[in-house]
Amino acid sequence: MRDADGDQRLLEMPGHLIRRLHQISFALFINEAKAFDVTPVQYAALVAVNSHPGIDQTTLCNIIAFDRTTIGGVVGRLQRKKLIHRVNGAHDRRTKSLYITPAGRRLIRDIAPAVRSIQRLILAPLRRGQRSAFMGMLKHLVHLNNAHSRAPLRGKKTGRGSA
Amino acid sequence: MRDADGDQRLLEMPGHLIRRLHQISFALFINEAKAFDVTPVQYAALVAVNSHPGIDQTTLCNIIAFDRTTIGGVVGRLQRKKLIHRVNGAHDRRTKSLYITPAGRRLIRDIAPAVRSIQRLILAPLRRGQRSAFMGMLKHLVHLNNAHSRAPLRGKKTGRGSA
DNA sequence: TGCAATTCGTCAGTATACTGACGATTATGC
DNA sequence: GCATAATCGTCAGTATACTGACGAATTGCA
Repeated sequence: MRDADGDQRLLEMPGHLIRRLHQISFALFINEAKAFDVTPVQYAALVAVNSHPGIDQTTLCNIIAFDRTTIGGVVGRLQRKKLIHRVNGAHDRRTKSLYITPAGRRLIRDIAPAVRSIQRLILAPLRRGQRSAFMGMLKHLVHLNNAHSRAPLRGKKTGRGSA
Repeated sequence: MRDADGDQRLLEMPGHLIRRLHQISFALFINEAKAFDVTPVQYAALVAVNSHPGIDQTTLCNIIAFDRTTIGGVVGRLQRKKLIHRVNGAHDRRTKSLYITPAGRRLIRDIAPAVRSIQRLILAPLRRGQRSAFMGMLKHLVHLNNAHSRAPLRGKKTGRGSA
């Protein structure tokens, strides 16, 4: 079975397993929340807009670690579904200010049980004690490797102090 | 700071952190292996084709957990770079048989140190003892949640017995 | 004040990933 | 043997993600 050895090494690489887990986590979200017709990415953007009324797109990117180019489409789709408003920035005319709509707030409220269920399902295969250990390491990996992606998390520029 | 609480919960969700780690892992691969001009996905497909000469696209998908629709583009790009051949299946004319080229074999050999380095870098923030624990849980999560994505890993149909 | 550097949102281009569908082909059941 | 079912690769459509570039607007510095 020498020919399968290459596969075996590949299939046990962190990069490959992380890609798989991402696929699984994404699919779980879509399936469990299909009644709400939002993706994990759209949900994250919606929650952040709800927490920061009037936020501009680039600051939003810095909070939830999206790419500046990607957010345009995400925000456009949220707008099309009437979950957020997008208006030109008052102080800085380069920016667009984002506001959640009543429908957006309703969605966040109604989807909450499904979101909790999804997070539970992802970690379900682990034993209770392992889950917090895994989450701790996951946070550590993302935090320390943050600078390696194009969309690193950055502190808010609203002068609230650094990270 | 009540408004930031929503963010905080979001940013600590498994789904969000997994998405971030995937972004980071992907970016690390591209950066560390940029001299070779292949993506993690293309590398995985190339390794699998190398291990299974003459494999068809759907079986390849089952081995490395790709979607059947996605593989067409990946294989096309590998073919364009002359890293693999694609010929019509001899026994089953619906299939395409994939073979690695000498250039593909060279790439696998030459990129190996970078690939090892990338996997080390991903896990670098963890302490030595944590790394194997993390990898063990990652494998467990992917294995047990396998059925949740459209592209589940399936045993080879080459009659070698089930998984 | 005025000009250079920076920033914001966007565009074109490329790659991964999935849904639903389709023609071509093969396998199955009778 | 032949109609039906299943499978293979692909297509159109949508969504995420990144690179490099750009006009518009703002900031920083001389």
